[in-house]
Amino acid sequence: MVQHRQSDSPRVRQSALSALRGGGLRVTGPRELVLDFLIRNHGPFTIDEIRGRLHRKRCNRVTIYRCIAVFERLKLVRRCDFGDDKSRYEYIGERHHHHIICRRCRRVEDIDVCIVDSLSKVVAARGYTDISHNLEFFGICPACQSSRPPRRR
Amino acid sequence: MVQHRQSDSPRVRQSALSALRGGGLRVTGPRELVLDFLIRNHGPFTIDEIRGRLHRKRCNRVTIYRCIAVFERLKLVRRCDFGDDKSRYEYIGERHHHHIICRRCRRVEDIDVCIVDSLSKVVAARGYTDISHNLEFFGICPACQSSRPPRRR
DNA sequence: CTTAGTGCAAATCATTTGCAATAAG
DNA sequence: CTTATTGCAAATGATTTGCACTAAG
Repeated sequence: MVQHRQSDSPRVRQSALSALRGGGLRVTGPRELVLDFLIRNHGPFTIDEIRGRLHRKRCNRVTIYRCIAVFERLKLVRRCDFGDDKSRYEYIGERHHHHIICRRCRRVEDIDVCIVDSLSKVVAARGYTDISHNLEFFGICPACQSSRPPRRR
Repeated sequence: MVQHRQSDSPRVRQSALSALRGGGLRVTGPRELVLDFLIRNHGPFTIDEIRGRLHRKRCNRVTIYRCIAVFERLKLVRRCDFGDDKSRYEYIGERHHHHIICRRCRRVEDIDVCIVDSLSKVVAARGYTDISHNLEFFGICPACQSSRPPRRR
């Protein structure tokens, strides 16, 4: 329920901006806006969720897509796929974690444990390099268990 | 590299068909076609890959979408998301496994180990029920490591 | 200045939906 | 027969692309 999780926003923000500059990229209004939003707010967001929460200084949807593409390339942001045809993005903070999504109400919670590392080793043993993974859990959350099915897929 | 993996096709096929009938659903030509293909061939396939490999008796793309939707509901088939905007489907055999996808050539290999179960317990402990998960690894395969980048995302 | 980045409109592409024709039981 | 399924055409919805305009360095 905490909204601001990134431990040290200003510092995080600065290193993110340097990452941009380092890549020969420009620090523009939209990029700062989107980056700030993602650094300050937790939980993966869809493009339109981000857009909707960018106060007055709202920018074009296409621009957000492009900002995110840049951030993803710089590994500042990670993409999540919850199987509902929309990509969600979250700032890559210090804690590596995964998600559990309620199949009914779509609530998203973090799972801090990461046993996946051992599996990664199996993959590395096969000769793969530059390994990354994507893990999401789905289930029915406690709240939903005591109510009739509201939403559908 | 083996193409036919499902240990006992005819038996598997029969139980799948009963699952259909049991659900009050009809056993139709397209459903048999798609089911047979998925039972006989390994590796997740996109809708169009399935369609392309359905010899003469080819059926409408929309029909395949609908067949798959039914199979998914009956838990005969599982959906994979490789982050390229196409869903892939594979028959749910006896072996529970995950995938490692080469980010460059898109080769898909299986990973039989599944340590994820312990993580599932963590999720269950939070009160979630009916838990499932999705795990994919990405990396650069040995073959691609010794060649210039061919494809792009 | 110079070129990367933005916004808008239009294009793509996977997937879904409406509906009349067809076939399973 | 009776109703689930199919096929086709058209709709949807997320994401991408072309291009002239704007602003970062």
